[in-house]
Amino acid sequence: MERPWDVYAQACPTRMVLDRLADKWSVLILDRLKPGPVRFNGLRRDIEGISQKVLSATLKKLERDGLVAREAFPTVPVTVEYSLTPLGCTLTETVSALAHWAERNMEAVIEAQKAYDAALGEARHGG
Amino acid sequence: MERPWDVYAQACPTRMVLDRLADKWSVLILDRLKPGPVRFNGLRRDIEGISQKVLSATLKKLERDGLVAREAFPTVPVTVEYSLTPLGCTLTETVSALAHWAERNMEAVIEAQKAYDAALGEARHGG
DNA sequence: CAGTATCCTATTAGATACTG
DNA sequence: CAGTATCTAATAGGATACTG
Repeated sequence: MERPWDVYAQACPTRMVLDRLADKWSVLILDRLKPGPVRFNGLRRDIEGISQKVLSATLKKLERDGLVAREAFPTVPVTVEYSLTPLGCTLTETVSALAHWAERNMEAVIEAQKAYDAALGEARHGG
Repeated sequence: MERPWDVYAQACPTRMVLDRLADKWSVLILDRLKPGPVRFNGLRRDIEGISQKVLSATLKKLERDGLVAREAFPTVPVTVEYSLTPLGCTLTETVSALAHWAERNMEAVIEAQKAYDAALGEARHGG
C-alpha cells in the first residue's frame, strides 16, 4: 500500500532524496563517517540512543542510495567497515553546513521556544 | 513518557535543532516561504500531499522555533499569513544548498538504488 | 479561511533473543 | 562482531466532521 508521500516522491524525485536526508539518524551517521571508516558497533557506541535495528536499517538505506559503502573482512568473527562514498562525501559538506547552522543558532532557537511558551502561558492566564 | 531520543536531544541541543530540520515537511515549507508570505491554504495547495493536520502542527513547531512568523489579519473570514523570520531566512540558505544537492545528484542516487537492487536480485538467483 | 477535535489505522521503534 | 527475527508499545498521520 502506497502512502500519499510515496506517490509525490515519485513525481518529484527531489523529495525522495530529501526524504532520505530528512532523518536525524542519517545525518548523524554521515557526520560520524566523515573522518574515516567506522565499524558497526563503533557507530552504535558513538551515536548514543540509536538501536541496533534502526542503525542496521539506516545503513542499508544509505548504502542503497550510494552514500555509504559497506566492506566486510573475512576475519573471525567478521569485521565490517562503513565509509562514505565519493557521493556521500559531497553530501556531508552540505550536511555539515546544516550542523554548523544548528550550532550557531541553537541558542536563538531555544530563546524563541521559551518566548513562545511564555506567551502561551500569558494567553492562558490573561485571556 | 520520554523516548531515548528526547533525552539525548536535551544533552546535545544540536540534535534538537537537527530533529526539527530532519523533517521533510519543514524543509518543504521553509522552501515555499522563501519568496514571501503565504497563507495557510496556499501552503496546503502548494505542498501536495500534506494534510491539514500535519501542516498545522508543522507550522506551529516552526513558529515555536522562531523560524516562521504567523500574522493574522482581522478580515472576515480571518486571513493568516506565514512568513520567514530573519532566523528562518538564514536557515533557508543552508536548506537550499541541500535541495540543490538533491537536484544535482538525484540521478546518481537513483542509479545507485538500481545497482543495489540488481545486485540483490543477482545474489538471490546466483547464491 | 484557518484551523481544532476525534477516531482509527499504519508505520516506527524499542526490547529481547537468536545466528553465522 | 555484525547482524536478523519476532513481538509489542508508542506515535504519526489520514479521513472526517466541526468551529470562530
